[in-house]
Amino acid sequence: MNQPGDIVRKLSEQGYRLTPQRLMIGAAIENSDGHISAEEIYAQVIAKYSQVNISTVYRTLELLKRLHLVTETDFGEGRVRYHPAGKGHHHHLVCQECGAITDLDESVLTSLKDVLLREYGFSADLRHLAIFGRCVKCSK
Amino acid sequence: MNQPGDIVRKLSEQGYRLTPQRLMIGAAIENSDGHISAEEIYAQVIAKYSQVNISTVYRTLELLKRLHLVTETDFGEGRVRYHPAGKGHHHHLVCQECGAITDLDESVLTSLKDVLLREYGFSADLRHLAIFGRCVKCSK
DNA sequence: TTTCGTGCAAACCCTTTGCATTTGC
DNA sequence: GCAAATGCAAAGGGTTTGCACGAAA
Repeated sequence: MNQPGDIVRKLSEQGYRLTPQRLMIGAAIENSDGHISAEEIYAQVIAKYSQVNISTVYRTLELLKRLHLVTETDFGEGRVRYHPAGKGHHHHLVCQECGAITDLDESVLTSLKDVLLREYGFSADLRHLAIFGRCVKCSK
Repeated sequence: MNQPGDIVRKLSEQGYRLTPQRLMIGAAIENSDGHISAEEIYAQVIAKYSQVNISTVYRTLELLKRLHLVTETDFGEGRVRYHPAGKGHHHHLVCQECGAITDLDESVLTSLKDVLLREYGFSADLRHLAIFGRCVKCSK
């Protein structure tokens, strides 16, 4: 499991420069309760540091993805949300009616992952999967 | 199970006007081998009918979604693909490395669907789910 | 005839890119 | 000092919208 500051530490270990922008973006992702969008990271950094460009946010996210330090999840909102890779995986039940998002433990999908690997030779990347449908309330 | 021309028939049953554009768009979706994008529908209609606007395609797709006559699947390409709702469901294993798409029988996911319903009261909409990961070839 | 649907053009949103400037190491 | 990173502004792709015209019922 990763620690706070992990993103920044690994960046530096791998020879990437520790700019103030990267420090702030890394912190924003790690301090977010779970899933943060590029626009939200940008707003958060601007509020404290007042000097960063949205393109830098996207470029940093690109880098962090490549280094497997963040994962993305598409909740079908027309934008992607980011999550620190070390914070444990979980999945999401997204209600298409009321928008409610329920967390789902990783274990629920392990048997699916196994079947796909065994029968199709396919190693599914099931970190932060979003499953759409209707929640209890909206099913009535 | 639906028949060819089903989309158009249901539109008319529900009091929507049968314009040439809607006829052509409905046919394009029903004749597509599986998953067709808005842009592809547009190109196909233009080729035969030479009179349709991309915004009409989007407005029609919006309508067909609302009436549950088509479903959409996101293959992570930055655009959504459409499928006639009546043509039977199947799922897709999308390789993030080589882009290969393998079809997956609906039955593989029925147990997942059951668990979600039983334990979370969540009725998952698992028609045309796309699961990302790595195919056999790219896993080596 | 009257309401619904379309074409057109512009706007929208999120994301990416080229290039000159700045900055970490 | 020099490569790497940033800011800026513009472009890109897919999708949506306002409004006047045209056509289905």
